[in-house]
Parts: sequence; C-alpha cells; structure tokens
Amino acid sequence: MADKRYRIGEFSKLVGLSAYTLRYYEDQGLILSQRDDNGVRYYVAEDIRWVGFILHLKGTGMQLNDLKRYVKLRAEGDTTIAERRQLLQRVKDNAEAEIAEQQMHLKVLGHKIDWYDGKTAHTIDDSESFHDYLQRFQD
Amino acid sequence: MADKRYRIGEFSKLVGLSAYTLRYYEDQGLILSQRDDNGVRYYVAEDIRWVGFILHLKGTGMQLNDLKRYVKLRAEGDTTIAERRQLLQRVKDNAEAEIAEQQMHLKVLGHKIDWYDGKTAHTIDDSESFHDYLQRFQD
DNA sequence: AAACACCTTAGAGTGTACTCTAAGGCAAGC
DNA sequence: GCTTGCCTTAGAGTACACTCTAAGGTGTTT
Repeated sequence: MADKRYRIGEFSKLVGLSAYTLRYYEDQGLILSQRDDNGVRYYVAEDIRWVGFILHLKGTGMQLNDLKRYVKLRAEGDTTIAERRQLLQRVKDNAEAEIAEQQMHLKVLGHKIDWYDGKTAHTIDDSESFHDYLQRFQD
Repeated sequence: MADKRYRIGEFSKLVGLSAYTLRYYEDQGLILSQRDDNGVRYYVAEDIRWVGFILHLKGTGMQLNDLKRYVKLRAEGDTTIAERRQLLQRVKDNAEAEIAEQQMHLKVLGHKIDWYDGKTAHTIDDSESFHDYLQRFQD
C-alpha cells in the first residue's frame, strides 16, 4: 500500500466537505494536511478516517469550539485522555437530552397529524379542539 | 372566567420567549395579540396554548419559513387542512430522519468513550486503534 | 498556449433566528 | 413628578458555520 495521496479536490468529494471547508477546518486546527514539493496539500487514508470521526462528532451537535478544544487536548498527548473523555461525555449527554426533547415535541406533532386525519375522516367530533384532543394522551 | 389579560412582560415569562421575540413573531405573522384602549398588547389563555404549540413545532426543527406558511394556511380555513397535514408530515419525517442520523453518530461517540475507558482500565490492548476497535461493532 | 487544479491572505457575504438600541412618546402607580 | 412598563419604526449587532471573491501566483496536462 503505497499510501495513496489525495489532493484537495478528490479528498473533498471523498469526505463530502467542500475544499473551502477543508481549508477552513485546517485554519481552525481541526485537520492537518501534508504538502508535496510544490506546496500542494495532500491527504492520505488516515485523514479520511479522521475527518470521518470529526463528522461523527459534528453530527451529534458538537460545536466547532468544543471540537477545537478536543483536538487541542488530543495534541497534548495521553495525559489529557480523562479530559477528552469528559468532554465527549458532556457532548453525548447534551445530544441525548436534545433528542429526548425533540421526541417529546414530535409526539405532539404526531398527535396533530392524527387529529387532522380524524377531522378529515370525521372520526373526531367537529366540536373537539386539538387542545381537548391532546388531553386524551396525557401520560 | 373573566379571560385574564396578560401584558407582554407577564406573557413573556409565561411562555419563555422574550418580549423582543414575541413582537418579532407577531411581525412575522406567527402570533396575534389584542390591544387595550391604550394600544397596549395583551394576550389571553388561548394565546398561551397557541404559543405552546408553535414551540412544539419549533422544537421539532421546523423553521420560521415553514411555520409562517403553516400559519398562513391556517388562516385560509378548513380547505387547507390537507396541505397543512402534508406540511407537518414532511416536518415530522425530516425530524425523524435527523434523529436517526444523530443516533447513529451518537453510537460512534459512545464507542469512543468506551474505548477511552478501555484504554484507561487497560482492558483494551495498547496497540488497538479506535478505528480497529470500531470494527468490532460493525452491525 | 490555454485550461485546470491548486496555492496565498484578507476580507466580504450568506442564512437563520433572534436580540438589542435609538429616539421618540403615552399611561398608571407610588 | 418620577419610575416602570408599554408603544413605534428602523436599523444595527450577535452567533454560528460556513462560502465565496479578489488578486495575485505556481505547476501539470492537453
């Protein structure tokens, strides 16, 4: 495996981030790239995995600031593992709380859709407001 | 029930939106308010429920634009019920897809935390990278 | 030799949803 | 009579994460 080199255009398609964003992330310290003899960026397989992991973190709602802090800690070596773990745990707890809240809101939205269906099918009395209807599901 | 009137300051605390935001939402057509003899806004119990519902929709990730469209349709009367239902269904599908994605990302984040724990407790071999470790959970 | 892909710095622009200020004014309560 | 809370319009500011342009350049491919 002669460690294939990907230039920014190819890498961009590979990871699904624009070249702009890749340079921006590099500026921000999230990504590193190597350079060939002409100063042109290139990336290797390892970088695909790293960007992939960053995208997992971003996908949980982790913000750039926290991501930067995480990357900084990582660069400081194994002594920061506990701190990194803690940071990720906080992000995880946060994300889970947000999902729980969203699901609660979705429940109401689902009831509203059902209510429309009931009205349309006349299986819900014309006089029953959505607010009254919702009361039926107080659990 | 002499329909208690809430002025914007009190209402703001009640629904958890700043007075600025309430006026902004009114500008945007999401909320209506009534006025007393001096032109001062007031809200009634029904408005609490309406704002509550709006917050449920917002909480699912529905954007202001869609919210505006929804409110506009609502104002057009019963003939738009099918369209409203469709709009809400789209929002619901979207939200559910987003949650599913977030949960997928959260899974990886969870594994990373476990991996840190394994490293710290030395139950994961020093030589095993996170990427290798992750392979164990390919389901 | 032209087209193409890349490089740089610095800064402007985009979208979303607020959030606040300025500058004027009215009405009720202490 | 002063403070407090409200009113208006219009516009500026904030936060986040990009996204793009300008204006110059290098090196490779057709």
